[in-house]
Amino acid sequence: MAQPDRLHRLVADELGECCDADVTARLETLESLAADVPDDPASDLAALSTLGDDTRYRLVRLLVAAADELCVCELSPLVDVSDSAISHALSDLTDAGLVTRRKEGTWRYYRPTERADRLVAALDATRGNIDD
Amino acid sequence: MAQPDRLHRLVADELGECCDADVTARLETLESLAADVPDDPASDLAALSTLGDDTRYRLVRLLVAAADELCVCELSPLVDVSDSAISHALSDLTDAGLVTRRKEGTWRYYRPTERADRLVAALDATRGNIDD
DNA sequence: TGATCATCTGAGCAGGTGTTCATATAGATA
DNA sequence: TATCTATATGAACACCTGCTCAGATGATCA
Repeated sequence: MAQPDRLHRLVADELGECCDADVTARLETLESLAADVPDDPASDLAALSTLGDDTRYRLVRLLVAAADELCVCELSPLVDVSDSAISHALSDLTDAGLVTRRKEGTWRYYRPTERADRLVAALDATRGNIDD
Repeated sequence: MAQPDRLHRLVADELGECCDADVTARLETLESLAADVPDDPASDLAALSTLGDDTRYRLVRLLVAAADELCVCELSPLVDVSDSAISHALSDLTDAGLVTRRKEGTWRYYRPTERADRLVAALDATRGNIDD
């Protein structure tokens, strides 16, 4: 296990004294943190970055506010991009697991998933905090 | 208030019959949804898109897992990018309101904010759902 | 004071992203 | 079948983003 000099100095600073064993122990503690990070963060990253776009965020918020499914033609007057862009956005949101789709004739109804609901709720619960 | 033909047809489909007043009413309902979308989504978008990057997501997960503040030199061995990239990432996270910084001599300790905690919790609570 | 250290910042570049336009698909209707 | 209509898809383009490298900053210590 490599022992970066910098970490050695940090441990020395914090403990007053420091031997190699202390640094090794600290490194092991740190590496156990890495084990807590999900093995496959891809779906989390997709959810976050997909929702982190203006158009897609607005679509999801509208669906959450509706507390019901909405059709593309109902969303269209509420966002300022082409229908094509809306379709792309809803498709991306579906792939990211943030909305689900139901077909009814030629209409397509979209509804937010629990994941979308919870992310929006997390944001609402912490909006405007000065810090922490 | 413009009345898109498409919306008229949707309402007609759903209600069986439909007059202009029905379409106007539906449009008003839809526009009231828009009022529920936060006026200034910028901070939400910043939080989501900032966290939706591999490096920054990993840093935040490590900080959340630590349940304590960590120093740059402790994070460094746990991510595969240069110290400069880590510094950029932590700076972006700070700007996005996802971590806070404390100075101690030349060391900088970082800690996740409640917003970061809640977003991570929302993801953890909904990981692996097949749908909705 | 000058050297060293931890961290930050800015420039520059490769690769990724969101939009529109044109077109495809597929259900409904005549 | 021919033709709408609602939505989806692909290409192309302008714009944005994350990385590394080089150098700056500011604290600590000889």
